[in-house]
Amino acid sequence: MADQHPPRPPTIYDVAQAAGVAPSTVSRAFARPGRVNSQTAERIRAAATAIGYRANPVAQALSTARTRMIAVLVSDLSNPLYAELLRGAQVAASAAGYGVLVEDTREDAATERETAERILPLVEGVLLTSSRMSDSAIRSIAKQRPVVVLNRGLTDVSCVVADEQRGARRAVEHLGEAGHRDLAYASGPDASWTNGARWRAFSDACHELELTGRRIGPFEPTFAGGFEAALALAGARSTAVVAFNALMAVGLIRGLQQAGLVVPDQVSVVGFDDVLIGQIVSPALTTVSTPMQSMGATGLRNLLGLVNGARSRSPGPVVVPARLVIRDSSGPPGAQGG
Amino acid sequence: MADQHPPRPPTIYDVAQAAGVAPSTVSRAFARPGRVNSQTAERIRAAATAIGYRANPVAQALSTARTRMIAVLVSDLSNPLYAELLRGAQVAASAAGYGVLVEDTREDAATERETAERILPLVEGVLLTSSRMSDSAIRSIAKQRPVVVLNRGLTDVSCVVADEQRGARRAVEHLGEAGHRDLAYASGPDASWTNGARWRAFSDACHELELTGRRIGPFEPTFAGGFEAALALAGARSTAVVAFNALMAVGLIRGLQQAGLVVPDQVSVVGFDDVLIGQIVSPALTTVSTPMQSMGATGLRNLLGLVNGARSRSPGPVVVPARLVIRDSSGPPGAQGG
DNA sequence: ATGAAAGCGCTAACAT
DNA sequence: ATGTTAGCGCTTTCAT
Repeated sequence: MADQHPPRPPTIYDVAQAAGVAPSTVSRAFARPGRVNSQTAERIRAAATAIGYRANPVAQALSTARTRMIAVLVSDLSNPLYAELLRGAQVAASAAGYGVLVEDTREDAATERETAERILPLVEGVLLTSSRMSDSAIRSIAKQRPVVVLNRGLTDVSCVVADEQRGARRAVEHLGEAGHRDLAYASGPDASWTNGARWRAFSDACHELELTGRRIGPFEPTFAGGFEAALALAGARSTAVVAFNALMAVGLIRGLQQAGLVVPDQVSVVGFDDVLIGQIVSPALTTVSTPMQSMGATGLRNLLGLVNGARSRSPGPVVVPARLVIRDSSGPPGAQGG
Repeated sequence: MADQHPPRPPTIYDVAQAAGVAPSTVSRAFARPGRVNSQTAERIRAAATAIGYRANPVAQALSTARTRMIAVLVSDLSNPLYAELLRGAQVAASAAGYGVLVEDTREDAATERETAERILPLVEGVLLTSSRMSDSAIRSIAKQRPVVVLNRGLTDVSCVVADEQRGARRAVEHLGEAGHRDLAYASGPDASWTNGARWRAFSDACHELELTGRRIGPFEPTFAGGFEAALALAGARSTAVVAFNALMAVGLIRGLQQAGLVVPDQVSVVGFDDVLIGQIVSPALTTVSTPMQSMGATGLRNLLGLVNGARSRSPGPVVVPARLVIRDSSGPPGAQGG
């Protein structure tokens, strides 16, 4: 025999009928378990499972004006760092009963903006993990829905950033203690907020510790960019270099090795971000580890806070800790160094 | 002055009033542009933009029973391979006007199943990118909503897999042409469908080309697992090894080097999956590249096909091509080899 | 071509 | 504690 008509999923009306109560009572039994007689509630639950009832989230959303969904915008999902952020955010959302709508904005500010506007009516809040939009574009989104921005400081909008300040400081201290006096910072893209923060923190730390801190670049934030930086470094007298990110740091190590230099004996290399490749490269990379997953999670929880009516807390960004992971690419400057 | 009451977003009723027509006409003007007088349509559009109207997707979904959302389940977002799949899927969905609801199922079959069931009422279809569920669990989901499974063959459910057959074949051919006669396959997890497919294809190719094809393992599908495989390989007489995935291949290279062997002069190494680390490691990894993004995109498009009433096409899985990328970790067996 | 009205499944006053 | 009754914003017959 063929099936009946496509079986429409059961509704509260079906449950109500089966349990001999009014639909609203069924609704209450699920939404406000306290406000219904426990006997009745039991009967309702039984009826519901018997006929396979499951609440229709769309109808709930329409009725309550709460979709229980958050949009997470990522500029490039194939970048493992952003994937980690997304993961942290997704898990945190799920724990709070929220769904995550991802959008890969392909590194393009216009795409990002359109995407945000398009998706806005469907979500209760927006998490921007690596926004390429202007500050004003972000503020304009934030006017329509709660927004939390990751990896970028910005007034009037809730932000979460890693403690670049302390991370860079620890890197410089580590290098200074090892005996380096002349450090270089291999810069990433000028447009990157993170790059600016890292360079400033690096520079400040060098001043305080009375070390020379020069800057080279900017370079592409890639392996190739790091490789290029290694060439640029040949001219400088620095015995240690801090790279904008791990990929560049790995490129630097390889570039230096190619030039016949030994890492860390002749040049020490420190990176930012703890990615797998830094652990596998030889020598293994000393790096400032910024906890991407917990940033994603923190950002999402703050966002849910805003969604649920919390006033945005501190005036400044929320800061998650960064720490230095010391491996084998850094050490005391050797005899041939400098 | 303070703002008025929280400004409720404009509805078709507001637009209708502003344009002097009935709400249903406004609805038509947007949904079925042909079925309304172009003059009127123009007036409606003008009014809509003037008051900033935007359709409420929740109401549309409730009314039409189409949410225009797809669930994508991933077992581990921090795995770059899955992140790539997700990216391909997301972009394809977006192009079709669909949203993607991601869920990281944390490598756990039970979590995955619960997640799927929970999210089912909200989506029109489900894309399983790396399912840990049993075949029967998958079929049970597929009974409720259209499902497409990636990276796994399975009857009665629409699947997309890479051409492991041809990929492994090319790898073996390449090694055979270079002069290797005794090859090893470093196996990944027994539970992995992909691992089985790769081993079978490897084994078949070896038979056809009259080469010895042994199997070692299973190992963890990680750098450490590959490293371990290098030790196991010491006992065998193979001069070339094909690893289950790129991470293992890189671990193998390192393990072999550690043991004083030169890659590829003494042992050739070939991997599967083209990830950044394979390009950076030295020697750069020869590998079978499976196009993750296009797999994600293909899977999603097929899923939308099913959603829109297409009968699932061929009986077998859809196959996307794989190709061999020859780099520096493979070559002719050297004098000391074997 | 357009309007009127019912209904999608649920929630939330308001009654009782 | 439970039932009655309006909506939420849109789509979709069915009239006109």
